[in-house]
Amino acid sequence: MKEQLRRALLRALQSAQAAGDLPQFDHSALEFAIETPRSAEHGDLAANLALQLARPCRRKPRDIAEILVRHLAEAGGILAKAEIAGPGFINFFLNPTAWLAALPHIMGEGPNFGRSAWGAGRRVMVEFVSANPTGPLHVGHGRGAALGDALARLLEYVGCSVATEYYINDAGNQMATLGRSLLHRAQELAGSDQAFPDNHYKGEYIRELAEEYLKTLTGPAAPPSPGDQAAVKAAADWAGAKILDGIKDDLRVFGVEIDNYYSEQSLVDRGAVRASFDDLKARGLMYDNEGALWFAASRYGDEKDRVVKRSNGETTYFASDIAYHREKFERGFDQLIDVWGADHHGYVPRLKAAIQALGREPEALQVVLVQMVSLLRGGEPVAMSTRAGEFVTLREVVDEVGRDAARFIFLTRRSDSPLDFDLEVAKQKSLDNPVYYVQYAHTRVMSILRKAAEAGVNLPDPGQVDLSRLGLDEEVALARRLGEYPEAALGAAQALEPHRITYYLNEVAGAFHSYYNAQRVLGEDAGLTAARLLLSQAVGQVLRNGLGLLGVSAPEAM
RNA sequence: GGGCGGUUAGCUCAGUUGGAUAGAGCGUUGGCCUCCGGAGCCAAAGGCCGUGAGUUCGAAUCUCGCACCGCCCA
Repeated sequence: MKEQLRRALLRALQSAQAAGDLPQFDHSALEFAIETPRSAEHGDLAANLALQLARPCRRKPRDIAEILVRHLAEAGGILAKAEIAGPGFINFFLNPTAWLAALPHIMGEGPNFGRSAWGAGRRVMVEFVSANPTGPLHVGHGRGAALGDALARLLEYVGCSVATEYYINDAGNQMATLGRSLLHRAQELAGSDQAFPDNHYKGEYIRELAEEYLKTLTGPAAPPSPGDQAAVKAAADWAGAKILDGIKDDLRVFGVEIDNYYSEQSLVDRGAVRASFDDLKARGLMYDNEGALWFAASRYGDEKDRVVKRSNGETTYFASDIAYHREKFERGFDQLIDVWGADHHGYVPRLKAAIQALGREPEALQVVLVQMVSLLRGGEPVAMSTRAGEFVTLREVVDEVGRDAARFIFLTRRSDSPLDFDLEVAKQKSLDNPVYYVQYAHTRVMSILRKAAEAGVNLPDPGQVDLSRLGLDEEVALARRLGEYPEAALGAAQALEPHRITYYLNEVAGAFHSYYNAQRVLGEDAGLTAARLLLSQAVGQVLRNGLGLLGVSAPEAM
């Protein structure tokens, strides 16, 4: 719709110039907007073209607008009238059928309505969660998981080729700490009264794992000492694998399927870290200082250079990250998206520096930061302390409130805004709970369709419906809103902001609830019933498609 | 001390990439079931968009200063 008007306006501009009404100028850089005005008095759509032309034409915006409107040809019969208003806006009033035409189109496209080819040819990697396998996922990870998964779905929807990945930090110190924590607990269980070290993992899950681990051990000296390096390694490997299995299971229950789990250790073993060092050395971006190896990150906008290999020979996490992201590019991805906790934001400049050092544009890596989740119950904070190992796991939350509610609520805010997650609200079956509001609208549609079937009313053939029967303002407005869905999906994908879909769906649901309360769909008049059934079906279709983007179900009945 | 994010209705938050009279939910007040699911709807009240300047036809939106809040780094 907007595109049609845009083309019509550009033709009018050319025609005005050809007729000498407006001066010639280079309008290759011309940018103007066609938008929906806030107030209905200002028409269905409005263009600011004349305002933009004021400078190059050196004429008053209103005069230009008048000339443009005079040269405006009929744009395919959709235009009822065009007016000039305010400082020089051109307001377009469209024939209602222009909006209603969206309805048969939506039903024709079905599940594909809203898809686009914007991202065709782009290979995108979305990396998310990537929690260390030292404990179960907590609520904060859940938010990252919901976001990353929705982003992947969105990007695929708009034509990108998308892969998802979970990076496992299994090569560093935390794994050794995990191994020692496990062995300490194992020794306690075997009767030792040695104090548990303060900086180790204290969670109850470690104790449970230790119990299980003891059963796997055979031999006279079990359980081994936390001072035994080989034993620590073995314990860490065992516990890490166990915990990772648990994480995968948590994600599966949450409805998140990740294409690939990528091990940091495998990266090291394969020599990828060394290869990335060689690459950077060849570019003259590495140097030795005080026994350590440094990457010259400050040359690419980071505030200082960074150590990649310590004087004791250990490579840093950053070194692994450089190698990992380098590999992502080598595997053919040209757009990398990382979902991180906001507490890591200080890390962004150095990784972007690394990307550039490897010869990529800084924009080839986009980092989406996710703010904290505060868990509440009935308005009261739920105590959580990662340090003491006491936190509410994602699994517990999903078990209590359900997958749909958890996912939807995680996506009701922009990701860089902190989120209050109230367990009681998430369980409520009312308007307080946004997911029910949207799902309930879908259920109502389904209920109407069931009712129609019971009454022996056949669903209409979308192409045969007389759209002019939908004469109410609210019907046109609803159809119009539905027609905006592809634009909403594309905008959300481009901005990497799935919460826009949440808001959009809320608006559609609200418009439908309102309509439903005021008008009857099923009635005596067969033509009117058919038209309203089509409208209802289209609402259902759009709600299904949109909820699908969020990974939330669209139930037939609740 | 440097950096990042934030500041919009009593509360929680949107604001379509700079458009015309700033929106939604909760809460408050008052209405709506003979009716396709009331898990819903309608209406009212509620605002110096933190603050001071700048950019321009036009700023909640972009730039700079300042004030608070949160986080990261030293």
